[in-house]
Amino acid sequence: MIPDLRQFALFAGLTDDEAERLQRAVHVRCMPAGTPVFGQDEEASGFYLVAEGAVKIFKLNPSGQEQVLHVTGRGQSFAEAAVFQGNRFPANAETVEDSVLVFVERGALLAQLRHDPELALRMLAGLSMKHHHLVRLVEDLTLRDARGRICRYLLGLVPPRQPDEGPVTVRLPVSQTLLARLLGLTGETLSRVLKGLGKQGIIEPQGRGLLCIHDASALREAVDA
Amino acid sequence: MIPDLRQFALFAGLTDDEAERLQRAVHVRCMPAGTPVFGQDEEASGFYLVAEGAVKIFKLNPSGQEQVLHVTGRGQSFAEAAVFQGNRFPANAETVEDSVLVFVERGALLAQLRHDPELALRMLAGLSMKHHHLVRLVEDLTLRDARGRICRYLLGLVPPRQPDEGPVTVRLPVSQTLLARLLGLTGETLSRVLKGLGKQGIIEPQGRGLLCIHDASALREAVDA
DNA sequence: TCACGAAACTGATCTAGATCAAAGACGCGC
DNA sequence: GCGCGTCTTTGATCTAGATCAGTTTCGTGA
Repeated sequence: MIPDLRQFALFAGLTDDEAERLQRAVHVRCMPAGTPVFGQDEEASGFYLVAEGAVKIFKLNPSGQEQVLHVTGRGQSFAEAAVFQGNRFPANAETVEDSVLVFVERGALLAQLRHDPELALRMLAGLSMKHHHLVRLVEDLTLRDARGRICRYLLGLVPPRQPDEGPVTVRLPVSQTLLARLLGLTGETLSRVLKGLGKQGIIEPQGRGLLCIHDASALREAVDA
Repeated sequence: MIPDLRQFALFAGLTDDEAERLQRAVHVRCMPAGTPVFGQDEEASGFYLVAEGAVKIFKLNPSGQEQVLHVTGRGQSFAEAAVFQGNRFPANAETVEDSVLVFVERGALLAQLRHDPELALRMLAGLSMKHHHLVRLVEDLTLRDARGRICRYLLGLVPPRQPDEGPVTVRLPVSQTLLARLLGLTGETLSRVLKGLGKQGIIEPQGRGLLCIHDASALREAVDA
């Protein structure tokens, strides 16, 4: 019932022996949408892999306002940083879909890392990606207005195709409220901006979380306005 | 003239041989305050160590507004993330003091990492710290008002002493304008808030970048208000 | 099929902090 | 010591987006 660790890119390179050893330091947690995984400042004794579903990582302030830092999907990991530095989680985590999570104990991970430099390099790459993601988030939050952030997010949904043009239909992978929190906005503002983009013919809602992007180049302009 | 790499915590554990080999993949750059080190989107073929001075890492938007992400001081590294992911710098870097920087080539670093898991673990720890720093920055920017951010920053300057109390005099390690940019504020706002804190007797300016913190616990309250 | 609760939308108002403008203070080189 | 440029301070105004309040839409389960 424990999913093979090698199904995760991070651990794909493990030998049978290694996989088996690590497998023993692993717990599987099945949790419905909306379940807290851990809270800020809790003791961190390992990190998580998402086998199924999705998890949001977020901060709260005393008045209950929320800022989402990441939404981690299937095949990805979260809270690795807590393994290597400090031993408390710096943020909260909660499932946003019904999920299956794999918890990997710190000790076993460190043991494996100590004789598997390639794994270490993969972890460094993963952490660097998250770092980069956060840099972009800070950039968005301070140097771009609501419209710019939203347009950039939408652009990120367009699959990497030929240079430009041609309408694409994309699915918003998260609810609008969650997306707003991810972009440091309120749901109201997101709704208004989306409507504005629609009025300009840049995008067109298609119902049920789908929308058609008519003019990707207009989005691109709006991003670096 | 090339500083011994082992003076940096990151490389402290190197053997003579390893240090010597790595030493050959290193360039030293001496640069006066205000010199650009690299620009966003430039090709990244390695990372930097600060032997002397300080460097700010920052983002600009098209209208020239700046957000500082880190200020890296002596003994620390920057732009490591670019070594492991993508190969462009995701931000700009510029000295803020007269500085001596050591550039380490990616290839040599990767070679060393492949047979030195302890180094890899140190890099993972370093990257995790930066990650944590960015999480806190995002938290500040979206979940705290100007006063809260400033108070938290000031608290960070107080040396970790006995539980509480007793006035401390601290030195602002950067100019007020730079500090404002680091906290996502304007210089004007920073000035006004500082004045307000002074009026409440919480802090007291001592001239030339010095200030006395009279009431650390009041700062703490303001932080999680 | 209907009813309910959660999302999404809309409009009216409010506000923290930015922006603009100008005056002081400080440090530095001559 | 003097003059100049850079940083800091102060005041007046402006605005993007939050907040509040209400309505509409939609998906789900009975």
